[in-house]
Amino acid sequence: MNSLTTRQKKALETREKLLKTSLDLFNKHGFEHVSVEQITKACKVSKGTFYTHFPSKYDVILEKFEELDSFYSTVEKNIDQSLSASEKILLLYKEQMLYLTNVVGKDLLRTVYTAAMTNQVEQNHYLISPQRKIFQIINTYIEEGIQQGEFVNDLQAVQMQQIIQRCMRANVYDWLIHNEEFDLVAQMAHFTAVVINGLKK
Amino acid sequence: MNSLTTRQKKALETREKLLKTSLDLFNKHGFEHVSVEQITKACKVSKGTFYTHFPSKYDVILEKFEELDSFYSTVEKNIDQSLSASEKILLLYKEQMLYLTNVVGKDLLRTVYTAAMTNQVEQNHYLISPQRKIFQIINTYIEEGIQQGEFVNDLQAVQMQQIIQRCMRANVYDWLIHNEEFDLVAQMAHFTAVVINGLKK
DNA sequence: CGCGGTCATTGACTGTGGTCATTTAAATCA
DNA sequence: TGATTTAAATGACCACAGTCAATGACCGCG
Repeated sequence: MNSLTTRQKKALETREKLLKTSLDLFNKHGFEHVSVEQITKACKVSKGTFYTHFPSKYDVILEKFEELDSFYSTVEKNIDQSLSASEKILLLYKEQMLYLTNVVGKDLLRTVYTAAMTNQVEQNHYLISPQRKIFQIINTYIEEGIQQGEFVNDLQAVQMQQIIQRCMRANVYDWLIHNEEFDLVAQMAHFTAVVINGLKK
Repeated sequence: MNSLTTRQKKALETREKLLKTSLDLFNKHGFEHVSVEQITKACKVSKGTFYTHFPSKYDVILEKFEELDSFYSTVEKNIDQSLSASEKILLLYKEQMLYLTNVVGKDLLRTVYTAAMTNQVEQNHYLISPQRKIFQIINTYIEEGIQQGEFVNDLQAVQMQQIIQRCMRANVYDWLIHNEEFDLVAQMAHFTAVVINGLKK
């Protein structure tokens, strides 16, 4: 059953404590205003320990984002299968934007969007990783739409997927650089509708 | 004529030297690999001096971007006025992407795109400033297109402008987070064509 | 001319992310 | 059980962006 040694269990405990404390503090004071030392002091470990568990301060946040996937799975199940591909995409994006706005928040997202640009080569990062559940869902919708003749057929599915995904980042990024007075849910719906319209026959 | 005092002239000289040296060093070693101390040492001034002339290391770069405007003006003049609004927009963006790829480069752009997210409130920053020449040009094209019935008319010009501008950032951002194998000029043309198509009657 | 005020300049200092040689103690082996 | 290996934990340390009180050269006014 539990094949972990005492040492590994201890280490995992430390890791979990660091993770939880980090996210709590980020939530309370904002990512930029929390130092790694604050985190480690709150956990009563040394600074170096933080870095044996996480490659950088940013990476802690990625952990948080993985839980998004379970959220997307739930959303997908609640989408009426009889809708057209376009409608499904719009609905999924709408739910995602609501989640980003209300649960995740600008602060954490900003961090991820920044890290994606600066965190060197590091293979394919979260933001464009094909492993992300949301992309897998979007991709099936697109293939569905192509098969049913909903979209133009002079484009490969892959290219269409790229465009639809880029669409998402476009709106999130613009949300992040606008100070307030930017309704992510509305802008996303609006923009995506135009793009999908441009992809239709 | 020259209403500057000796002191002001000296200061301006220092500023220019810092600016030129910074950009040279950024070009040679990359923004992240040049420290402010390196710059000031090369200019034989103290570190503090740098900060009397520039609010931050990032801001030096914005200076460089202002010269983009003169470039856009030139491009605009060379665009055949008889083309449709869509064609003009595509052409302008194409020229811009060529310039960004070949002259400006990922390094400086990355910095601007990062700063736009992190540099606090600071009113409206460069990336979305309506003062930017390119936006002014794009906006006239869009108004033209609307008047000539090229685009749908259920949208305000302002909203259309937002969409077309967001389109640009979308592609640049995606270029920045993809490691190579991303042709900015091609992707931009492709994506923008879809969006414009979606805006047409 | 000289004097009070201005402002470019200085560099020591702070805060922070991240590193690494060393320590500590659990795991494994003989 | 004792000796050896392994890996988690430590904290002094580094590099670097940015700050600020102090300095003194220059300005312009009387």
